[in-house]
Amino acid sequence: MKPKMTLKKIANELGVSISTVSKALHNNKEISQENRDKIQAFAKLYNYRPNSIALNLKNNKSRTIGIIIPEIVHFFFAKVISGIEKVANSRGYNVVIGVSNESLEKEIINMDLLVDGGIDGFIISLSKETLFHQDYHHLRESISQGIPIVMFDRVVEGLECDKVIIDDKRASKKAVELLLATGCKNILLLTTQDYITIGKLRTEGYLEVLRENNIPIREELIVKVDDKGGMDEYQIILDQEIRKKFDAHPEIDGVFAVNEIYAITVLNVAGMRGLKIPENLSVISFSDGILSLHSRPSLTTVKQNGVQMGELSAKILLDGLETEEDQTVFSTHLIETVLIERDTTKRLV
Amino acid sequence: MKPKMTLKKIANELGVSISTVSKALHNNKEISQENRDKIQAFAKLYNYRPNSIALNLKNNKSRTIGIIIPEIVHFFFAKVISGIEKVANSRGYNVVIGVSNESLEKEIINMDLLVDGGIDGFIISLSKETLFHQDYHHLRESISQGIPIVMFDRVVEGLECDKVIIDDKRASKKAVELLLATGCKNILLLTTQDYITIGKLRTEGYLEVLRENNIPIREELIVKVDDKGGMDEYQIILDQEIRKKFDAHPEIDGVFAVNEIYAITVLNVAGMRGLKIPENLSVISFSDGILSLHSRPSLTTVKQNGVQMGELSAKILLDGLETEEDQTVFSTHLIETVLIERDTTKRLV
DNA sequence: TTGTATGCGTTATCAC
DNA sequence: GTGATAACGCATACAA
Repeated sequence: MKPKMTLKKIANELGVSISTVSKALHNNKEISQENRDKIQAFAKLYNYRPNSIALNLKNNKSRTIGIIIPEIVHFFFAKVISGIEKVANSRGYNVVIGVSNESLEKEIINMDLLVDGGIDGFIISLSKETLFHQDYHHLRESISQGIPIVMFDRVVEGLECDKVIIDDKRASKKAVELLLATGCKNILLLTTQDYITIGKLRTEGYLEVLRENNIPIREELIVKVDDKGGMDEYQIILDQEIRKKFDAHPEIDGVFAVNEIYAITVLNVAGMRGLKIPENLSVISFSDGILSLHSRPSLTTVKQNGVQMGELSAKILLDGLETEEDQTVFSTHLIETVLIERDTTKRLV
Repeated sequence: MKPKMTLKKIANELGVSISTVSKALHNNKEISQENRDKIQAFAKLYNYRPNSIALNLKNNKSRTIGIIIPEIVHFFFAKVISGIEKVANSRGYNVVIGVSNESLEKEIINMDLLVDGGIDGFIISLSKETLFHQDYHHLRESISQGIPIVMFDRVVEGLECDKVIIDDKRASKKAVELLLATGCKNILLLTTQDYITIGKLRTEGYLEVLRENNIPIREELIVKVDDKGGMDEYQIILDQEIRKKFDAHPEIDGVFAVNEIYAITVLNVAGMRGLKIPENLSVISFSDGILSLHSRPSLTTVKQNGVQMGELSAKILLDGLETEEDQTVFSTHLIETVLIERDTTKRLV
């Protein structure tokens, strides 16, 4: 095992002082060209790398940012991470990840762990539990300790931080408008409980389009899926709920689902009862990524640009980190979505 | 913004020395009970947290481990990460992630970045390019600098490190045996190029089972998919290759695919030509996670236990980190897989 | 042109 | 029981 090179060792070897070495390696002109050359050559030979922990201590920053997400085994979040990674690395920052697993408690524990780890700032998407309990003290604390936060996707109002979100309402409106344009009259909405901000916004988009088109809103066509419980259980409940709706309302000719899983489940249920898609039934969903491509028929989706979201979040955080004066004004940044038409909606000619 | 508390500030506020404060906070009995109580109370009140960067500098470790993966937008790797996260966090370690994007160069850059960031050890799955060029100098360097490595999934021989892999060959054999048992006579193998270790092992499993059952090996039923190029292009090539094979060999009655994407593509192609699954055609694939559940018909898969893989890798790395003496003997740990029978294979009665 | 001293926050050793 | 000091690795203001 190679011993680690330090300024001190180089200084000893070469019979000069530590500061001379330090200056030489920074190519400081105070040091004679001769010494600079010699020292630099020596350093390169022994593969000297400055100890970043020591630098961190000096500068009181770590050039590391923390990401807190509810779930890592999830395409959307993985994409966001890859976006963050990309810009962070290109700017010489490291990225640390904490997974809250949708729990407020784990969110807090993870943030503490990262704060103790000397993180410079956070990029975070809140857990369902956090949203549900509306408990944001840990976020306030981080901010008041001078560790800035950028929230994305699952965000809340009233905190001193920037926010990056998809223009959920607008995207949702575009989707429902497409369904109407292709002739759907009775559109089933599959959404989340209202405490999930994005679900709520998407619901609002749906309602607004109906209102704008003077279509009566039928509460019985709105399903707010209860997403408590484990994965398996959840899938079964979802399945049953959808069946029930189709039983009770055979007039349903369109479905707008706020996520892929809901939509795929609809596809399966519809397949079972011999409903032709898109002839008898059109389906659109928001999408994280891959299921919609490989489903049969392939799903028309509102594509969430996770990578872009990550990139922007990181850019905002790092820009803030690298400016001198304290940030006092915060804003909400909207990411545009794209509607990708595939096989579950009729083609408009 | 709350100023950050340090030992020094506490010492000043309370009119004692820094070392007294340090000792008091460690509940050192040298310090009078009275002073201990006072100092601890004060520290708690002002929410003192030791500066871990300073600790890192002193101890020359960071309690942070680095993960290098080829791709984060990938279920299997996401699962591995979640496994690593879980044990690392429970043992008070942070996790930083670098994504090589299947490039040797980015793998090196990322490792350098993390090494400079003061990582204690690596958990890594090699990029395709690294495997292809068989260039492992960066790994050797890390090891020789005293930064241990645990490789998982995509591993190579000849390095001084532990390895965690799925028992690919065995799993592959189980899968092909099931196909034979359900009556398949002409099994198409969809695998990767041989330089991908896991693809190669899975291929070997396939060959071995055929040999054991005295079934002649037909090279024309083995497709080693070329996975160069972007996602879209790749999908198209894959699609065409599979079509061609079905055209040329209508006798194919079983498919063993080394990953989900290959298998789903087979499902789609088969669907197009009206092949009934599993009546006319059985399909099994290795699986990362979610596509197989939601495909129709649902896929019989060899489940790769990514979470378990992550947990074991982390455990091995941390155990090594926390033992005093240098590790000199390294081993390969096999993770058992489970064959999950779903709709693409006939049920055995 | 080079070297010395100081400080970043902590712990450990040793002196009082 | 308490406190001064050195050390971890580095950068830098200042002295020589």
